[in-house]
Amino acid sequence: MTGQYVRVALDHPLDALYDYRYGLDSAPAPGMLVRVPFGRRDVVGLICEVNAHSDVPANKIRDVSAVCAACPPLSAQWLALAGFAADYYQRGLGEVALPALPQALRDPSRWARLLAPEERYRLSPQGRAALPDALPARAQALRRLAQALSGAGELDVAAARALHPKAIATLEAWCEAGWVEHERIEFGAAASAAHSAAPTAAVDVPRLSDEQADAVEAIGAASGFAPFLLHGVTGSGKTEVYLRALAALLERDPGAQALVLVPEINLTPQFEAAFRTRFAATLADEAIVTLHSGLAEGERARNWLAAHTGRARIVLGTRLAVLASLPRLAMLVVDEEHDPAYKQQEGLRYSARDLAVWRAKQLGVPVVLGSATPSLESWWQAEQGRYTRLTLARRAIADAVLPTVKLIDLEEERRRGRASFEGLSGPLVAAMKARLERGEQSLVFLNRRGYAPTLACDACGWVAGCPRCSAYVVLHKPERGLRCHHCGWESRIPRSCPECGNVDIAPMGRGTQRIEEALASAVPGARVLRIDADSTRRKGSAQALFSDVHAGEVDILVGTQMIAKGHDFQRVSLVGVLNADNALFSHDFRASERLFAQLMQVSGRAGRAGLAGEVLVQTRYPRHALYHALARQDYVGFANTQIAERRDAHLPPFVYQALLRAEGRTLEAALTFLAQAAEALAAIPGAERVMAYDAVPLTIVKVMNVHRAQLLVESQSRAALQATLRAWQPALRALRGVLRWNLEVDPLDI
DNA sequence: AGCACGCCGACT
DNA sequence: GTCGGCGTGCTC
Repeated sequence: MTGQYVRVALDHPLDALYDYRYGLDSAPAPGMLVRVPFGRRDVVGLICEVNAHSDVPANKIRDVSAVCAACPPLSAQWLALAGFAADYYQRGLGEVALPALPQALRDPSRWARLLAPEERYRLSPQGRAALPDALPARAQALRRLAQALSGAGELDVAAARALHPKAIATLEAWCEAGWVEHERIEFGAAASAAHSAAPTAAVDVPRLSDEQADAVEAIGAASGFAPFLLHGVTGSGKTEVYLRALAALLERDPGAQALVLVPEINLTPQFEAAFRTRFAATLADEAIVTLHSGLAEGERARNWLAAHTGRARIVLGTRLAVLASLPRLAMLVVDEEHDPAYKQQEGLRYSARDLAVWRAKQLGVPVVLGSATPSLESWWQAEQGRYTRLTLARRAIADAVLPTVKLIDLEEERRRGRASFEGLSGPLVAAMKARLERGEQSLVFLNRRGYAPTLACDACGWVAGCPRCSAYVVLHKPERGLRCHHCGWESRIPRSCPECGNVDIAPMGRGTQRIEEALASAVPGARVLRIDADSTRRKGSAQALFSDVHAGEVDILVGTQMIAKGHDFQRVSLVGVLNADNALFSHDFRASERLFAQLMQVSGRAGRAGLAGEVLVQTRYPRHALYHALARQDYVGFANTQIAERRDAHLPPFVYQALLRAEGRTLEAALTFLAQAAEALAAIPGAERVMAYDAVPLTIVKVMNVHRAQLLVESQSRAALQATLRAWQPALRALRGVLRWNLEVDPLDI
């Protein structure tokens, strides 16, 4: 078959490209988006190759129906990134590349609007002389338009329309009169026209500590691929290091782009504000954009395109931003790199942090991974000298000191007969009362939302469970209902035990709601605010709740890990930690790493602005090594112990893992599938270097009436694991009897 | 993934 | 007699 053919990646699970005949006017190129017929429907695909021949039989080949010519093609480097991610995470190229694009771009009907040429109206010399005097004095709207035009010298279509709905017609009339010139700039071409920012008053730039200055200098001096692990305690000014490093980069290379990742959508507003303020004098407003799932489709597409065309110079976003197209990317920053939120938990299960490092390596540019409690993976890289460690050991804010951590031994409290109220120990209550008197704030952290983890019957031992999941349901008191946190199932609180009729059924354990209630009576007069997934969902944004705290309208803040991240609470001088012990004896080998990071982070909330901070941890195991490390605020000691344990136990980062999960109508179906999968694995040549464990049911076996099990596979060699997984796929696809299955590389939760 | 086709149980 | 369940197979 000769002529012109394109090989197109489509968003579907097969690792294959599809050939189409290309007969459109504009020349095809790799990286272009096309609309093609696929089966019975039309889909958007990505051109990966352009060929003169195709091996596909002529009767099967179909035509490309449209090409998105106005959008600059994705670069070969971006295609290589998508290719790497597809390869590494065991997916098809199209399955990675297309979901990485903004949804709006995958809808051909929106191409024209999104990629419209930019139309601008500019005042001509004649117009400058004539307007606005040529206009009738009464024509207010026209005079406003003329004023806007002479003020800025030019107006784009959107700005003109914002002034007056019929502004475009007026401007066209003025064109006729010779007062105004109409300019049409093809999409993406505007990028070269460097926007010069309006000169602004110099921004207030804090002085750097010696440690910060050293870090900034080291990053600036780097050449080629340079991974940095910026290990800085909470409040040590990591953000300032990012800002300075980026400023230096933009000064060296005015066209450069940078990607800054934050773990959570809640953290983007404060970062965005800090970046806009700092770069107000050097960058145009549109040169800083955000990318996260909270944006509306249109805005997300516009921001993505701004990055893609090079107009956006700093892209700030959550994990999905790591796949943005950035043709002039010259530096990457991953803040709180240890945060599990960087791991996508559905679809393509990628680690945004790992992909950020890969991009830096691909492009030969620096990448800064910042954290107070680095992941053990990154820490181990630094220990081996693969990453350059930069340490900020002191808090940057003058007179802010590290908080003192005290452990409250619950066993001892009980032995000595000291009063505790609804899980709040005497010393913690006393400390909160003292803060209330001094007009300072307290923060109470526990990892469980709802009123009580469950409802139980004392008489027969019945515990309220979810009918669709193998999990207990959580009591939510304000709604007077039971809710399953796994599937969302809800029901009313039963009046009596459904098993034995006993009317004395009682809540067991404590959640945020119950603690909120208890605090109100334990600390009379305190204004208590709860922040968790439930309270933020109902009251709209978390932002509004947090601003109440900042405004000092709250004395005690109760919440889950949501309160631990990022926010600088100026008046918080006490942090109380409840119920942390569960994680100490978890089967998940990463549980203590996560707990330590969380507790360090929440401790960092105490005493940020000259207030002496105190952290009180209620525990039954005050002698546990994790708490000792926490009390000393000793990440390094903790990390080195953990690394040694991981090495002895042959756990990551000393071994590479993948997880095959299966969902079946019965547990047996899922387990049978996995057993057959294990057999198929053993039959792959070269699989001796890969070992498969026994298939096991997940901790929560049943969710939404689906039974789940998993098979862990690991190897000392990343290459061997990769090759084996790739070879395994066809066999897996051939297996039947299961509803769904998926393969996850480098799983976090096992 | 979608979306068809195709072959077996309860109903207007 | 059909409607519709989901098992199987294909998409350039």
